Amino acid sequence: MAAPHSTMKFWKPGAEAPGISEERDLSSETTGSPFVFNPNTALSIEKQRQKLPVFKHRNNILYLVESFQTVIIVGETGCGKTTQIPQYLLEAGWAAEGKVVGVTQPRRVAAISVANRVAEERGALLGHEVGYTIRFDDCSDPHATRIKFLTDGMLVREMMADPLLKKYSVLMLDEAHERTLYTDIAIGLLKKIQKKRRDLRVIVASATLDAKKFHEFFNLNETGDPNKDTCGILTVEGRTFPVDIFYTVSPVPDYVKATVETVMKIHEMEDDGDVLAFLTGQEEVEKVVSLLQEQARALSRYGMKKHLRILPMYSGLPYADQMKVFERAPSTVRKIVVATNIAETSITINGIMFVIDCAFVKLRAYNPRTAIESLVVTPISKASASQRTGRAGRNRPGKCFRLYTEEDYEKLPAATVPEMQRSNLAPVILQLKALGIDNVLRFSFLSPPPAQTMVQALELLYALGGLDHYGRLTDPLGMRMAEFPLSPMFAKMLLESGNFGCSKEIVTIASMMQIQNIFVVPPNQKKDAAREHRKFAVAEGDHLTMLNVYEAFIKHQKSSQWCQEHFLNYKGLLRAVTVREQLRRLMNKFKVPRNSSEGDPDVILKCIVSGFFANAARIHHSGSYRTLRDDLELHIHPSSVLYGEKPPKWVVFNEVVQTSKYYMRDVTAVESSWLVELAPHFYKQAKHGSLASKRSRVL
DNA sequence: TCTGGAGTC
Repeated sequence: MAAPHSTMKFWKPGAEAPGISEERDLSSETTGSPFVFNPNTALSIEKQRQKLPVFKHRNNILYLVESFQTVIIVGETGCGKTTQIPQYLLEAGWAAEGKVVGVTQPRRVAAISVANRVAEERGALLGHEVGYTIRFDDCSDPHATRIKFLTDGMLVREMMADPLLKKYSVLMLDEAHERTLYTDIAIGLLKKIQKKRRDLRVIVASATLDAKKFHEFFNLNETGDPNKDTCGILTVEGRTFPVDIFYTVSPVPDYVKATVETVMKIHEMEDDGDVLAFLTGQEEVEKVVSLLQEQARALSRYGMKKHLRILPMYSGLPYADQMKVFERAPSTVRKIVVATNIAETSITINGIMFVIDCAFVKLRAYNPRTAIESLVVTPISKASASQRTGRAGRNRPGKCFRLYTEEDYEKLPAATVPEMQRSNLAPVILQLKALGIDNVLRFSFLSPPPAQTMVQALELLYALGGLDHYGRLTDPLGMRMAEFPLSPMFAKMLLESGNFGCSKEIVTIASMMQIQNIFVVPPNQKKDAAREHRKFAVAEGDHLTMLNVYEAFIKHQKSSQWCQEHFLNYKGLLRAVTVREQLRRLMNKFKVPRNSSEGDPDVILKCIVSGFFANAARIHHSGSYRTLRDDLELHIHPSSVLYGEKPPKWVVFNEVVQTSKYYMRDVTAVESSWLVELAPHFYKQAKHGSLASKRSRVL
């Protein structure tokens, strides 16, 4: 028996997926077509532009932008808003007299690909009339660029140099419904700028659900007379295909197993078409991939006519493996992509006809009491479920199998909580202060974060010396900290490193800590990888270990071959080199002396403490650790070089991840006396020699 | 003591 016995039972409610349009005109699909310039193609591009749903609304959009300070555009998937609206504005003269039309994106990859597309459509070379600006990559010309795509984080940076954003006539915030941290910061700041610059136009592109909230936020009309509104709304229909939704008849006890069963059932019962399954993390993805591979081998032994190609997809996967999901499979092969949330919005895979949705996602969560940011598996929102479903209808009609009952779907929250309300706010407040927002508690947040998170962040910034007693940014320390594209703790550590005499080493350590997964562990070579990684490990902990890895990488001429032999992430290390250069430039700007500890580890460790003293823990007789601040139980993360070694008495760490327990990541052994010496305002030495936090405990 | 989600300045 080739096909497995399946116990999964689905049913399909009568109604169709909400918000999915009936339109199905494949001839004018514009995504991903390679462009070769000749007059005929130019003509056909013009025709294609006119076929996009947004084209019908061109004059209306221009009228609204003319009449209102802010326009909310509800643009459904595939309507063409991102590529077309900036061009309409350009054609209507909004980029005359040296002004720029700016379009922000939450993600780098989106900013680049959309800029490419628009440059193609205009027959222009990227970086001239149409350009983009993201960290480490400025492909724009200050004199020639009229349409500029940029990440929303980059826009916030630009405000530091130009608080009124004078060069922009229009700013379009794309994908605003995603409510990323920087989109929300940009939104609050733009509202403030609009009060001073009546000529600045803001376009907010959002999904249906949030349009009203954005409208209320941006509408400055307080008269109650709708004729005096300063904000307008327009809806543009999308172009996607209907997707049939199926729910399980009863709740699923194990969605990993259920995913495997559902894939096999689709393969057995359904027509051709690729499958996309959503899971929460790397471990689950790899498990499903290996279970499916077993089944696929069994199938091919029994000579099933169609083969399965099973591909994992998550951000930690090496780049070359990620690219495999975009390769088109031959007609004899069914492609199964097993992905994390990366496939929900960030990437589009052609040919997907079936989606399997487990109803969960891993999200950032923040606890202001313990100051711990963690990753937690959370039920998705209805908006997220609809987004996942839509992935099956990008090219043709599809089917979505939800591994939950319709009743459970109804219980899901409508939207995901904005990141602003579940993040550590220390970096946000530092930047707002640097942008001249003195009273951050009264800042116009689209969704205000919890007050306790604010207070906790202000306390930390004060302890780091970035804010003074009155909550004002200190000069120069606080102002310089704000200029670093890093968390305030890292910024403090870097700015202090010259005084400790180890700026060369600290800038390397800070750069390495920005890269995830420097150590590569292939599932089938765990032992070999561990053996190679141990060669870099030092007893002091992860920071000095990473310093060793970086220096060895440079010593071996940044060789990719060498990285492969030692199970190191080559692309990640190259990125560390780039990050290091950027940080070095900033340190030069602030005249941080270039010096080296010349092999003395203690000065490096002390410098780390000067930034990370708030993240200190001591060993507990149970063998685990307790934070000094809140007496919270912590464990060393299994990825740390200190894991399984003799535990040091005192440690500092960069971050905590919460899975089955609270785990410290990037851990380094320190002396307790350093904590008192370097953070006397934070810790005091008790009579019997133990350390205590000065801060009164909030219970 | 047994494991990191997606992004970004």
